[in-house]
Amino acid sequence: MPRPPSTMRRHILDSALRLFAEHGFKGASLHDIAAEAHCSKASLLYHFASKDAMLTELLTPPAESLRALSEELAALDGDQAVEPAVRGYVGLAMRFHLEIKIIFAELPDMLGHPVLAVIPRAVDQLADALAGRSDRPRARVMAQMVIGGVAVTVAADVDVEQDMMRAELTQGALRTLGRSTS
Amino acid sequence: MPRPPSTMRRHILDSALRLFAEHGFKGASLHDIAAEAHCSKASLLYHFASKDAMLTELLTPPAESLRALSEELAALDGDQAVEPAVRGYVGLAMRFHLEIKIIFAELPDMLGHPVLAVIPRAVDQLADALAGRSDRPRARVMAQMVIGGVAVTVAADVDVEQDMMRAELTQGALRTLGRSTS
DNA sequence: ACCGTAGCTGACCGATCGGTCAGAGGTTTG
DNA sequence: CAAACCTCTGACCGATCGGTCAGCTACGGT
Repeated sequence: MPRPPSTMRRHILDSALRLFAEHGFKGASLHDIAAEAHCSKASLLYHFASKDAMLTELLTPPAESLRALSEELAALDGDQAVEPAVRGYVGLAMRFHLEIKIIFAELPDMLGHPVLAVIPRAVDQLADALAGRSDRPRARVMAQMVIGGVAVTVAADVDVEQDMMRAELTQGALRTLGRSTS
Repeated sequence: MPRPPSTMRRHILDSALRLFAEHGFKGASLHDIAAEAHCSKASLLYHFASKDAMLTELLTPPAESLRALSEELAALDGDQAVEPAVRGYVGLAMRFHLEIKIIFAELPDMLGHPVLAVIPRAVDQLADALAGRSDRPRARVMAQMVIGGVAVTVAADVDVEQDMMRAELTQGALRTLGRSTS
């Protein structure tokens, strides 16, 4: 019973995202994804060149968004960058929370993945903006703490409304960085 | 050339910890661990009943410490619990940063592991203490953010001295929670 | 000198992994 | 109608996984 042509591919990708987020990239096998998508394992590899190609397609949008954000932030200096950095990062994290879950589930290996090659540099720039262009250890630890705290909180399934979550994450991050939250 | 009796077991465990922290539990094979420990794969399974038994032995101390901390915190109420919770959690995180790296590398599956069965309840109590016994969404988000931020920062290899790191993590966490850092 | 046992190993096992391939079935095109 | 094509599948493949097992070596007790 073949489905209409274009839907299956998207359907497979959705199933893969759900399973990757729940069990990690290694933890979700092609067999599992095929079962979730109600198709054969061979069908997965008809629509995608490899398991890795699925991951690449899933992680490209968040990686590109992060790269774009870090580029915008690079144009601002010092104090002006902090709040946009916080708001931008919180927004990204919430939009791509499932993709973040994948990355956290496989962090060590994942950072070697080509599609995430932009991350170290982008995160460095983000941390630089969060630290208000300061290179003191304190600022760097704080930036790391904000990046980690936001990512983990968003990846966890905390039962809080989205707007509330966004507001609290933003204010919490600014407080962590020592900025008053007017 | 057999080594003196008791050293090999500890040597294997050290190798396993290093590789698990670097590549995750699934990502590090018995073959890899054997190579790192300069012994045969069969030798690993002479000293340990299974790969899982190695993980259990590695994660038991941090799991037990977390349980003990949450028990101490349960005896304190409201405001009195916040600072001990912060200091206790930061201390644990720094002491067991490699073990935390393992858990982060495999978070989804890991939480189903028997030896980590204590974590959900202990983390709930820790979050409760961090939130000053408040059940408002804001306090819960902040607690999650602190727990995540500290864990990620410690698991990352930030090039900062240990005492500096501890002080900054503690003050940062208190700021995130909205406490003044005198 | 003999034996029992602890430490360790190479060879091997079944299971599962990601991936390949020839071809079935349906739709579109000439 | 037939040829070309897209979608999808069952059967199969080599590699790698965690784990087993018979047996080798060295040493301590008697």
